[in-house]
Amino acid sequence: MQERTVEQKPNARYTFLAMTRHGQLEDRITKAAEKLFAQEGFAATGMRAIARVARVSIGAIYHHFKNKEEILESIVREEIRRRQRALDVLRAQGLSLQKQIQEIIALHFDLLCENSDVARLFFRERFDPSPVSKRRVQDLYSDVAEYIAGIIREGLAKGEIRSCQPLLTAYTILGMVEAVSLRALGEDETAGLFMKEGPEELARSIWLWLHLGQEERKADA
Amino acid sequence: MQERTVEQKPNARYTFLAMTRHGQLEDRITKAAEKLFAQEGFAATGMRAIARVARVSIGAIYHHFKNKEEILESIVREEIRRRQRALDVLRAQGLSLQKQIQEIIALHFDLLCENSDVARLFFRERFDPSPVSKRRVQDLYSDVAEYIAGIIREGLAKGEIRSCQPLLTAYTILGMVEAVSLRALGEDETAGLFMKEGPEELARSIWLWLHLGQEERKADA
Amino acid sequence: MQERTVEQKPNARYTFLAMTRHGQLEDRITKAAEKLFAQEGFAATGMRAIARVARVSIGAIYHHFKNKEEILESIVREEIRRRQRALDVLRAQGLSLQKQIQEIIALHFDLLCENSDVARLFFRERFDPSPVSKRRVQDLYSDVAEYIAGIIREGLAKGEIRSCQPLLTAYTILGMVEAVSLRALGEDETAGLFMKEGPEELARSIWLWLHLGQEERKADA
Amino acid sequence: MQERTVEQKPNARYTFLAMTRHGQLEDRITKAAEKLFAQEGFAATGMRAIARVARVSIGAIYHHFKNKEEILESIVREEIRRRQRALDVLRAQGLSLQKQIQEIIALHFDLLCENSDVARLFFRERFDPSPVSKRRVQDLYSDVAEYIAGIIREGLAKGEIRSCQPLLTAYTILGMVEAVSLRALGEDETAGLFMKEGPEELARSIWLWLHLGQEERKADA
DNA sequence: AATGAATGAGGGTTCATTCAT
DNA sequence: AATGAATGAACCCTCATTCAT
Repeated sequence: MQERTVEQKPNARYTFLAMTRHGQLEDRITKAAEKLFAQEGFAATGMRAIARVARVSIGAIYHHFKNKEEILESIVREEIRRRQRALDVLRAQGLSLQKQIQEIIALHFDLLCENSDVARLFFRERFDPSPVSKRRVQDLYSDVAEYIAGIIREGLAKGEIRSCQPLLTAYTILGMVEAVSLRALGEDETAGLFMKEGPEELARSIWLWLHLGQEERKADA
Repeated sequence: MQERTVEQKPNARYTFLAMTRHGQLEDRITKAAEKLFAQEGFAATGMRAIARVARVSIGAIYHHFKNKEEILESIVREEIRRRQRALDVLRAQGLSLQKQIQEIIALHFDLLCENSDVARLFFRERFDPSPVSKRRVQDLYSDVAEYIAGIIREGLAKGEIRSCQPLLTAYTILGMVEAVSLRALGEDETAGLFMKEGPEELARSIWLWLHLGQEERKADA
Repeated sequence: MQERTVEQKPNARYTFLAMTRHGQLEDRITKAAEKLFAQEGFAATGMRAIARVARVSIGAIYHHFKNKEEILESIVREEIRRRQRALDVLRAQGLSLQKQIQEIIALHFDLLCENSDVARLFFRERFDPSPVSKRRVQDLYSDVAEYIAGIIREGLAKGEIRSCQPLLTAYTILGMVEAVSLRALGEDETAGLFMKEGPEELARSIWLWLHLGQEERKADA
Repeated sequence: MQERTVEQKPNARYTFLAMTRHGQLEDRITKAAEKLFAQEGFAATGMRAIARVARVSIGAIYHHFKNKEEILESIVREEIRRRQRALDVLRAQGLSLQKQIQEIIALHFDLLCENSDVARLFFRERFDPSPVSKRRVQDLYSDVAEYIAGIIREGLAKGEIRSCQPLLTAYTILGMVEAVSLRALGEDETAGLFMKEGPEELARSIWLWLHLGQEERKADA
């Protein structure tokens, strides 16, 4: 299950381990909440709405979750676990720096496609004031940023990457990926284009950016 | 604050035209709402809270605004007007492509510093479901993206910019800027660093990226 | 209003100062709550029921009271004020010990007749676990007991009352009065009898008890 | 604890016959409910709380009792049976009137000490609205009152007791005993004093009261 | 223009109770 | 006999909004 082959197919390569939740009812509730939280927002989503969408009684929800916040927390916890695991797998593969960047982007788009509700939820949770999950999501974000910064530092040491502020650059890269993928979540023509060409174009131009700057620097010197 | 000179100072150059609102009371309400919407979210902010923060009676709010949504709409409308105006000013200046990119980034950071409440509100509104303003904010975002894409297209035509998908690249640039500025809104050391060095570093490396890629391409060919 | 004449009429002599509450709506709510708390108990009384009985919207209740407990607290506070005031009046009159005992009993029955709901509520609050008012009511009860104990001590000093433990005897007297008045709250024949003859019979026999024991003691010696 | 001798010791003489309930589990439930009903009140006690305290599943409770009310009813029924039995024993002993009064008081205090939860529950049930048990408890109370009234009537016939309204006087006596024992349930110094000296002091002074009044009456005539 | 009392629908949550296992 | 997941009515309370003043 862990071993993965880096093939040509651009998407759907990081969708392993869907992590079945503990009960089917619990799963229905979580799925419904994901959808509604993503669509309407946490505060604007009512328990009754979750119950209706999940085709479950309100009481049943409270049988499985302490309160509304715990549903969100559960969703976030699970998704973060999945993402961290995917990152760990990626880290363990010993790919080249360029390949790693490429894979991080691919991973991002895969997760987006696989469960766009949670992906949108994560976009929002970074700015939302939900006391529970905001921190967790931001921490995950920091983690990914640190991972990328690490790659950049390694590239700097190896002379593969132009001089830059690693962490700031890492956030910059994350921003690029998110902006494109967020736009790709839309439903118009542009969104489709971004979803199809985004990963490759991003990978190419980001590496260009990191790598080529260095060439020029050399030339400058 | 009103008088402005386009000098070297990287920030605080696009803060002209704070646009006095119609009444003092109306202004108090709007400011309170900005703060609360940014902090707590639209759905989680109550009219009572707005009234309390604005030191105004609930009745007074309804005297000036039809309902809660209209307050948000008013805030968004006003802010969009300001931003569009700033863009128009920028467009009209006939700057070089590199300078235009640089100025767009500076504008973004200026707006952030001047009124971080509204800036945060805008971050969120792009994902939030408030039926009224979401569209408007997304349209503004598209506008800015199109503007940047226009610059890129011009650069492609002039041979100043390497080959790329203009709109996708525009979104990429917007994403970079947002990611860094969003991180700069934090309150730790890194945030301070990003706020100080972000605009310049971004402008420099984005231009490097757009421009130098082309050099290499030439070399490739 | 304060000056009172101790006439023959057995009841309704301590009903002065009904203490109009601040608003008529507030009053309706309080009256309804008194009735329901007395009939059904605090925990078993719903806000909807109070609203229905008071012919008031639920929102209106919360406009005047922070929560259900505050309604109870308000009722208890007001009633305790009335009772303390009545006690003060009684204390200030400089009556003979026998007369004071008699008047305390009369007062008790008057309050019972005037607003039996609150009276029943008070019976219950002494044992109920409502955190708010239980203490207050018990304190009032202690106050009355202390007052009676004071009378007894004075009687002991003057040699008008037989030797006894003053505070224990005071509680005993209170218990006698309450037991009879509680029974008088029923709706059968016995209740009517108790209501009519209770005050006098109690006053007579209590005094007999306090006073005559002393005679015998003398005889014993 | 089971073996009992009618000795001098003022307390703990009526604690025979704890009446083992039908099942161990049923017993645990009942004990838990007694405690919680006494502490929190019937309405405020949830089935979950009972199940938790009794270390029993909710289902198990419903296996043994039809519903929450039936638990209360069972507790009340059992306790009333015990008290009635104790009264029967007392009645059957052919004691002197004075001794009977003394024993009734002792019985009251014994029951209080043995199971103060149920005792407090009984205090409350007289005012509480639980449709089932309120009536039963009041009936028991009436029974005891009637028993005492019977003693008084007998005393009147024998000329041992002064002229009085028998039933009203019986309630008066019950009230005295309850007031003192209720106060003895507290946890302060006074409570300890009342618990220790209450029964004797009450028995002595009540008899004094009933008996000596008569002497004086004779003197009056 | 400005107030804040009043409304009642709807918020999250707990409840006693049922029932398949 | 015993479990605890599931139900949905009802709980207390807050909400955006109205309207008489």
